[in-house]
Amino acid sequence: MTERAAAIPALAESFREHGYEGASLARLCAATGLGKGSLYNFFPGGKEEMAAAVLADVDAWFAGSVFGPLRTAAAGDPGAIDAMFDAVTAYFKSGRRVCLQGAFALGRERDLFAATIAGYFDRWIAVLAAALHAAGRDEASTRATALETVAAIQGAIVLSRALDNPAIFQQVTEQARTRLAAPG
Amino acid sequence: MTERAAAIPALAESFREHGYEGASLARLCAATGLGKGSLYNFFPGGKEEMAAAVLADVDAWFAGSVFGPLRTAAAGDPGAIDAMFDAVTAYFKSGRRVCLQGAFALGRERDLFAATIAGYFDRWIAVLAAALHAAGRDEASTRATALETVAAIQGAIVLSRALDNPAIFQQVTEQARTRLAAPG
DNA sequence: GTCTATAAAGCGATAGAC
DNA sequence: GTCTATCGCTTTATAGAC
Repeated sequence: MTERAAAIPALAESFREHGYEGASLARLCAATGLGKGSLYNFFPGGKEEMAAAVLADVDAWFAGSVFGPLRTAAAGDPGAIDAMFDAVTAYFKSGRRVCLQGAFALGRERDLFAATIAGYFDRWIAVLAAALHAAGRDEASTRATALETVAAIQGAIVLSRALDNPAIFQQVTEQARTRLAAPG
Repeated sequence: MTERAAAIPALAESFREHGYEGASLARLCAATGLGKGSLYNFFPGGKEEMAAAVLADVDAWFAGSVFGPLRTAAAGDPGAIDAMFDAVTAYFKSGRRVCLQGAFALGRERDLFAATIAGYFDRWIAVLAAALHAAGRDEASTRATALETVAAIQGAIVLSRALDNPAIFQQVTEQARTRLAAPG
């Protein structure tokens, strides 16, 4: 646990607020309180390595705080999916905070981090589908339903930011949530 | 109808492919086949005016080809909503093509074009809600359903690009489409 | 009206003092 | 290990030839 890890949250917020290209080294220095020399000492690969480290950190957080609980609780806890919605609502601050993997997917950065971005969503969809299956859904529709749910969350972020209204994130995700509770 | 209008489609594709910050003037020149002098002659406000013109062009296209038909056909045509899905699927090329307003909403560009971006989604949601109402939905749920549908389309673009799989756009939008056909 | 040349600023990245 | 100074390049924007 070096100081490198301590810089990552500030880097993450910078990438979220300004995007990959918009997060200049000057801004990354300002956000972390470090000089360029220190940043390059921690991340010899420069900006690309900083973004990769941030994506890996997000991945780890979701694995530990969202995917993991969803997987282990899937055996019989019907509240596990509700807990997932609560966790992502808090994480994305009701759409005020952007999903880095989602934002990168829409831009040129996608090509740089294609495997990481795809892996993040693949894992999310897979673990949610497994939880739905464990909750009694028929296996045929679980993946499609999981896909629809993750898409709804991503769309909710886009819409709530576009309309500058966090209530829209709440509204859209609430619909997705109740849809999962009542099997269709 | 000057030559200015002829440049806009090429500018639009550049902004879609590279994002606002990534679409450099060099790239915009290459895409349009015009020199910087010509571009600044058409768009004295520089890159920001080019992006604004592109957003206005997209707005006009949706007004004429999506919102308009949806509004006028709403009176009694049950296929109007299906036509909307077909139109946006073709326009976004099953998620291979990004929604400019959606992509801008996730980045810093949102602040530059906030009113335009919000207006685009506001109109889309309003006209879809009206069509749902005309198709027999109870008024209470139409706006929420329209919101959910537009979010699903935006999320479908994010997911299909993240997983590099246009079939996912089809799958997610197909679910949204059938959900609108069978009132819940 | 369209181009080339250029200005001024910012970029990512590196070197070297300390 | 952290900083400042700087390199080389690209950026947006402008000026001026044609």
